[in-house]
Amino acid sequence: MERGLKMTGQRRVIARVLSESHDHPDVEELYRRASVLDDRISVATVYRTVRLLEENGILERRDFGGGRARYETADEGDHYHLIDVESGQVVEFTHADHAELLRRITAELGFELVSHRLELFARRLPDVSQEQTDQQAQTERKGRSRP
Amino acid sequence: MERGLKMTGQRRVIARVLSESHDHPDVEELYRRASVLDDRISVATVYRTVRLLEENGILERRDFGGGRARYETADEGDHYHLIDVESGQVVEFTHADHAELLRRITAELGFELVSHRLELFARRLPDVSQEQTDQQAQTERKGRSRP
DNA sequence: TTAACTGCAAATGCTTTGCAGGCGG
DNA sequence: CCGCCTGCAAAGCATTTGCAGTTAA
Repeated sequence: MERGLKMTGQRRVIARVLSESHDHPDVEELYRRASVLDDRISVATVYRTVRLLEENGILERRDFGGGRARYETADEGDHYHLIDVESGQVVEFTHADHAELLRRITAELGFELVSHRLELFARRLPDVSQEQTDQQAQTERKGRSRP
Repeated sequence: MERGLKMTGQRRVIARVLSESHDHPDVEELYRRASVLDDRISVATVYRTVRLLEENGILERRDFGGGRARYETADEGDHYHLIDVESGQVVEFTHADHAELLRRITAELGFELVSHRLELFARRLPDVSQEQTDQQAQTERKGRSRP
């Protein structure tokens, strides 16, 4: 493997777990899922692997409150997260040009945007079950997410 | 004091430190500043006080990366933070109607916005020292901030 | 008086690490 | 074969908490 990294059994398993995870598991959860496939894996290895992958841009670390880091694969495209404060459920959404807006703001302050963080904490609205407003086009749901 | 709270010497000192702090100190730093005024204060008390004040909406807890929580008084008006990834310096800025934008996005997803988090991590641009663009009006610097 | 508060140190919870043995390339 | 990996348990850190002695109201 490139850069002197070894493809060990544990890493193979963790990689598989990650590619099959379309939510935002924390290390404990990844450890649980990996253990099902191979019970010779330790949490320490999960921590080490997850860190390795994050440093190489494969994974992205998130903080949705609650103290533990949560992870998602980095190749999922630009999106943000809305956390349901009641259930803890995470809803992903995209917003066209939001990053561009932030870049502009940053530039105006005399800086160059390196990265940013945006999380919405919200409460589910009583479902009015109405027709879609035309504004829905701007903010589109992404079709996945179950933490 | 209201709600059975006592105004102790320690709290008086910590309150004073907070009102005089116009940056975003972490607990360690608050402890240091308070100790100067009264060396009979323990970190535990600072932690407890800071938590108390946060629960009562007097203080706001921030996470600018780096592992420790940072605090600022809640009465400073709506603003966001840009963290200089090089120096760690925090620049505050306001952006008209950003909260409103986020509220709209949230509503479109069928939620009611409870709170949100937005942080920009950026690198200082080589100072071009040019005239102000008219866009500067939109994103205005706030006149304070030295972490 | 007495419930709230404080200092101290022990405890927590997540994450990292030192070490000695394993194992992939 | 050699250096990268792993499990285990100990160590780190920021923060919280149990306890017994204070103190504000």
